Amino acid sequence: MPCLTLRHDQPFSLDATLSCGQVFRWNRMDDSWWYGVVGDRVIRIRQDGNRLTYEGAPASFIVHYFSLDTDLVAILNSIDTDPFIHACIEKNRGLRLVRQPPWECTISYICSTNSNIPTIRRRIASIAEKFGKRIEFRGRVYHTFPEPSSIICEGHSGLTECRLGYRQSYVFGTSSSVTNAKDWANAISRLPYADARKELMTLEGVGPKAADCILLFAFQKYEAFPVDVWIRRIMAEHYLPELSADTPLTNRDYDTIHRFARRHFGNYCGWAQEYLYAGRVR
DNA sequence: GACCAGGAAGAGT
DNA sequence: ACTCTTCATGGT
Repeated sequence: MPCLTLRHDQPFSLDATLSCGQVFRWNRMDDSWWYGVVGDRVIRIRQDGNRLTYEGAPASFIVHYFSLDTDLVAILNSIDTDPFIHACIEKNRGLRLVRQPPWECTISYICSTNSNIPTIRRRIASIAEKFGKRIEFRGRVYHTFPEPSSIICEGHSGLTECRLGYRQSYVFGTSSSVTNAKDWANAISRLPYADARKELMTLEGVGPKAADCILLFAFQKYEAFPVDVWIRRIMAEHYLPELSADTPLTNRDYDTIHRFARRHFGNYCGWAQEYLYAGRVR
């Protein structure tokens, strides 16, 4: 079985990385192996200390997907600007942002609005099962995440059994407008953060928060700082006490939080966001 | 049953 | 440019 030895000066935690809520298609089995579908591959991976054992993809793929080529120590040093974020970093040290496939990530966060994580996971799985390609791996069946043309192949009502609620028409609309996912993703990735964000927000069902998640998790725009109810709560409690945490989040407040985070945590504030989110109390 | 969840769109100001 | 309302589903 292929394996990969991690540098001791570059921390990585597979568990923190896959259970922090940035991905929806990974499962940890009882024997501490993780199984996930990425692109057209099924990957099986586990960590024992500084050793990663895996199958389903070449080493280069693993390194790229988990951002193992990124200098995490330097990033953590740059965002470690106060005692609270310091505690969050210590709690989940080794958490890395992964590089998600952009199209799947986009639909995932369209499906995420006003929902909890188990529900989001079921929706993504349901879309993949219905429209994706079947893959067998170690005697079990998995599915790739479908292209836009596959998602719309049965018309609007084809999505009904995926139980997306009011997000159904967003998924259908966005899948209709993005005809070629690869070209679309290439075009977005060439844009600077602000322009890419505007472009993403032209898609149905993609607002400021979903756009920031997509930019952070799929396009490596690390200056994004997604603000959901948890982050808003944390920021109001620890950094911006003048913000109230229980009225609806306005665009103004969103912007205030983002600007503060960018100034306080720096250009890698997106990584700070993920450490804050991972440290949330449920 | 009430309340909440990695919010966004549309209508009305 | 700001509120306010509504949206469908499932977890707790």
